[in-house]
Amino acid sequence: MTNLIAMMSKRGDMSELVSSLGWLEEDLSSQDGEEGPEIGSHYGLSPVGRGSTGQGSEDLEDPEEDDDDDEQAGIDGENKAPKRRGPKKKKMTRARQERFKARRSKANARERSRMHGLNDALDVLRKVMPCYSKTQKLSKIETLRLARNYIWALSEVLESGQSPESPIFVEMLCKGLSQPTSNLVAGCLQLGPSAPMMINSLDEKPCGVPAMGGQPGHSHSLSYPSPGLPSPPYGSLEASHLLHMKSFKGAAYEQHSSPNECSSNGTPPYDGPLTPPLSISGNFALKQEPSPREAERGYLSLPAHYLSSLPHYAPSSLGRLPGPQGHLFQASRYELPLDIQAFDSFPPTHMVASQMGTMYSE
DNA sequence: TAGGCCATCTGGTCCT
DNA sequence: AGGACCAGATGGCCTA
Repeated sequence: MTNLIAMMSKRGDMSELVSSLGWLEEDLSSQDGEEGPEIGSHYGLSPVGRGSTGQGSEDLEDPEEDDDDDEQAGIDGENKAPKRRGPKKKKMTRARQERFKARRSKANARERSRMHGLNDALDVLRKVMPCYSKTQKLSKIETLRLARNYIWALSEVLESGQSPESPIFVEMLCKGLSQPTSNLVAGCLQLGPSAPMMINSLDEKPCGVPAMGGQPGHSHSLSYPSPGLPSPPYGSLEASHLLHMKSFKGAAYEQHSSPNECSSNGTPPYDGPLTPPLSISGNFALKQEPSPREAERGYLSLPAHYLSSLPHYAPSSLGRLPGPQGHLFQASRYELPLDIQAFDSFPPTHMVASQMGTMYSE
C-alpha cells in the first residue's frame, strides 16, 4: 500500500503508474501521425494558443517567402511594428514552414496519444474503485479523489482492522467527493443484501445507517470541519489525515462509542458476506425489476425512502443522484445505472493484491 | 443560457 | 534536435 501511494505521488502521473502496472496493453503509438493533419484541418489554424503567446504563430507569417536562409529584415518594416529585441528570428521559408507543420503535427499526435493513455489509465482506475459503471463514469477529478480516499480507507482497514463494512469506511471513501459521487459510492456500498434490514428498521434508526448532516438521530459523525458532506467547491483531504490517521481514528472511534452503537467498535452487526456481487439489474436488494422504461434508459429508479436510508444521504441531496453525465436528476424517484458494479466485499483486497502483484511482476 | 466536463491544439520548459 | 510533460486557451456536448 505504501508503495502504491509512493508510486502515485512520485510524479503525479497516473498514466505512468498504470503503464508500469502493465495494465495498458493498447498500442497507443499506432495513432501517431494518423489523425494529426485530419484533426488539424478540422480545427484549422485554430486561434488556440496563437493569440496568447504568438511566438509560434509568428513563424507562420509570410508564408509566401521562398528564399532559404534569407535574413533580410524587410517584413518588420512592412508591418510598421516596433523592432523586437533579442535574437533575430529566422525567416519562415516554405521549407521551414513545412518542417514546422510536420513537427507540430507530430507533437499534436503525441499529445493526443499521451492524453489517451492518461484517460485509459483513469478508466483502469475507475474499474478498481468501489463502484464502477460503464454508462456513468466518474469524472477525472472525482476518480482521483475517490482513489485517494480508497487508499486512505484501505490503509485504515489494514492498520486498525476496522471493518470495511463500517459506515466509517464509507465516510472515508466519500470524504471530499461531490454530493453526486458521494451518493453513488454510498449507494454502491449499501445496496447489498443487508439493505432490506436497513429499510425495515428505518424508523428505528438502525445502526450503520446514520442520519445525515447533523440531523437528529445522527448516530455517529467524523470530526470533519462541517457536518455532512462537502459540496463543491470540494473539501480537501489534509495531509495530516494521511500521515497521522490516528488522530482521525481516535475521533471516529470516540464518536462511535455512543450509546446508539450496536457494537463496540462502531461496526454494524455482521450480516454475512455481501454476496453475490451487487448487480442492480440482477440481484437487487429490493428485488426490484427495472421497468421497461428504466431498462431502456439503463437506469433503475429507487424509492425515496430507501435512498434516504443510505449513509451520506444529505437532506440537500434528497431526490438527487448522478445522471449519465454526472449531472443530477431531480425527481421523485432516484436512479442508479443498471450496469453499476460493486464488489461483494469491501475492500476488494484480493483485487488490489492481484493488481499489485501484476505491478511488481512486470 | 450557464456551468461542468472533456478533447484538442499550442507554446514553453526540461531532459536525454 | 526531439520527446515528454505541463498549463492555458478554445470550442463542443450535455444537463439543469
